[in-house]
Amino acid sequence: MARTQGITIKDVARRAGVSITAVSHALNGKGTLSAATREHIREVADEMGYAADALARGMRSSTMGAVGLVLRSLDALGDYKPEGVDVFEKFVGAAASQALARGLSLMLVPDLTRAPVPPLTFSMDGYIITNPHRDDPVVALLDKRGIPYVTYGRAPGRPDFPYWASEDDAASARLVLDHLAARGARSIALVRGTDANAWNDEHEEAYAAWCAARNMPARLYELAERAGVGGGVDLARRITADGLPDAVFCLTGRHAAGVQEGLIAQGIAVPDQVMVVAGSDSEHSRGARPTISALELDPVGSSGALLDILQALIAGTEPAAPRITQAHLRERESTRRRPG
Amino acid sequence: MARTQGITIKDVARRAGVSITAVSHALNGKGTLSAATREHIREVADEMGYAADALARGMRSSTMGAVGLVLRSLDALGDYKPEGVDVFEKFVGAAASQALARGLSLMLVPDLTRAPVPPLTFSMDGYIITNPHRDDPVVALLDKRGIPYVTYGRAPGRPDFPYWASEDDAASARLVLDHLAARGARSIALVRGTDANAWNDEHEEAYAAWCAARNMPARLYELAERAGVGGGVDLARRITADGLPDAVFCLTGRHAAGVQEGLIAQGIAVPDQVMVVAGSDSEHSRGARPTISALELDPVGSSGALLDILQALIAGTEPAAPRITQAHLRERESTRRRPG
DNA sequence: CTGAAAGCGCTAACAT
DNA sequence: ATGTTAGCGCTTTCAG
Repeated sequence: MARTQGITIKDVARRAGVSITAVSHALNGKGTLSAATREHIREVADEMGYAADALARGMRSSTMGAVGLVLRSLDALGDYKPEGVDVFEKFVGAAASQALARGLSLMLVPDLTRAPVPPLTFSMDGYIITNPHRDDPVVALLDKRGIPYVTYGRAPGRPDFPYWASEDDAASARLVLDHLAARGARSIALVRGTDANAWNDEHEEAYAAWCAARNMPARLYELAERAGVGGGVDLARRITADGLPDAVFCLTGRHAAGVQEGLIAQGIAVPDQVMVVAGSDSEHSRGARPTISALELDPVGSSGALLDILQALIAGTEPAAPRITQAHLRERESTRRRPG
Repeated sequence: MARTQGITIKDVARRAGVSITAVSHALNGKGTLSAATREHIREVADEMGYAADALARGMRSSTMGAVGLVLRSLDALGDYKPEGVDVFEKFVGAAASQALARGLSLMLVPDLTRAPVPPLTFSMDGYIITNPHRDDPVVALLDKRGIPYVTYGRAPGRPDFPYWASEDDAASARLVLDHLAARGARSIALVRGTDANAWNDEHEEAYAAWCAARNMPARLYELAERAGVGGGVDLARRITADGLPDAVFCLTGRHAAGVQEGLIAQGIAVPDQVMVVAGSDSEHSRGARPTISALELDPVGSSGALLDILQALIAGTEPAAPRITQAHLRERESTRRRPG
């Protein structure tokens, strides 16, 4: 196909007894038509079930009504079906429904920089890029082509780029740290990923600041995202070797699950001896025993905000950006101690 | 945007010193050009980084290099982010990567029948529809527009429609039932959903046949997909009231988790008194305690097969269809009894 | 206020 | 073997 079957603007024009220009203007609210003809044309078009062909419309440098979605973090993982990594799948679902609510289609484009690029790639009205990396080639490509884009999480190394939305990572980090401190934690370790994205960087920064303000030594560990649960299990050994902290804050759910598993395997009680928190909720945090407290992100709010910004960008108006959403801490067994 | 920035066929033609037709033909392997010019044109085009504009190409009734994906089951649930329903999200991920591997983009189109329809909707080369219902309006719409489509799971009530792929539901059902029988189950209840799709229907049919062949009474329960875990918990009461079976086979993971929870709440031991199996693996089956044995579908294999069929359909060649994939039973604690 | 006409970039008849 | 040309359906000047 790729072609609309039926009714064209010509058909409507003929039936309404006007020119195709009139139809185009009436339906797009342009030009100078009398209210009467405008109304008449609209009625005829409705009656005929006319819908402008997106391709032809796009040809005339208008818009496609479609935006692309690039899941950078999954590109980095090199796997579009990592077990239990549901943050991105949730985001896809949320973005799709938010896009529909705005009359936009959502096109999944796994990796723009790997050839061959799918044909429609550069015809999209704009792009959402999740968790761009430092010096992200996808970002560079879109910049070069002049295609508008927004990022989920700010683009690292580009402090002036305002078109992003995200949960407030610094606030999220403090939320977790305060929660742990309220439950008696005096020494908290942070386990971040190795991807150079804002998610990792901002949490680390907030953690360092929080520790400094309390004169608490920072204990920072890095663990590759793709190391998964197994990497967490191994890391637990290193953590205990460095001296048992009161709590471990892992930015990913699978690392948290692994670290907890590793701790328990060493006979350490969670939450009694060590508390564990995950920075992003996932099946791993929910399914672990004890269940792991975790930050719940706001994919619906974030993707909605991103689409708002992107639509403004496409329309050429100045968007309110960046937009910040809030994560919530879902308390579970791994931090179930009496506060105070 | 919606418009490619730079290089058009014209530019290539001028630079190569030929007509635009020559370029078009050279690049599409059509017409009658000398091997020399063909080669020359290709080189020039490559050098200039030319890529045909998908829109303009689409206009000439060619193809878009993009297929749509409609997730019917989620439409029915009325919610694109149901907790723990990851079958479809996994399918989306698998389909996206399979599409990319074939040079196709994948467009998510939540519901074709609800207005307003996103503009690009009818410009797609074809569609994948997951789990179509009986008399599905989306199917009817695509038929009417003459847009090719394939279905994940056969279209109920349309036995002659061959363009589908799916795990072998009947085989899956027998796999589960044999597994349970091998562990001593003499009375097995089936809990199916209420959606009129092949998934539910075929499992039920295979179940009935299996029971009949063994002279075992069939105990069939229906539970709405959207009733979720809570519905399963409630159903457990009805099941026990009808007399405790040796095993319960729930087609969805959330129903299985609910039923198991309900049984345990009544003091019934799983798997010792009753075994529980889920027909589709999900977070609920993995996260429950005891963990629930479940069928693992093959989203990569299925979506790959669907795209093969769809591509053939689009190209106008006769595809090998339908294509059957196999589900595997993932044994977990809920059926951990000694076989025999 | 309204409409004729020129393209957008491409493909495919139809010349040459 | 190569080029000319007519559109695909739409938007948008620019004349009436």
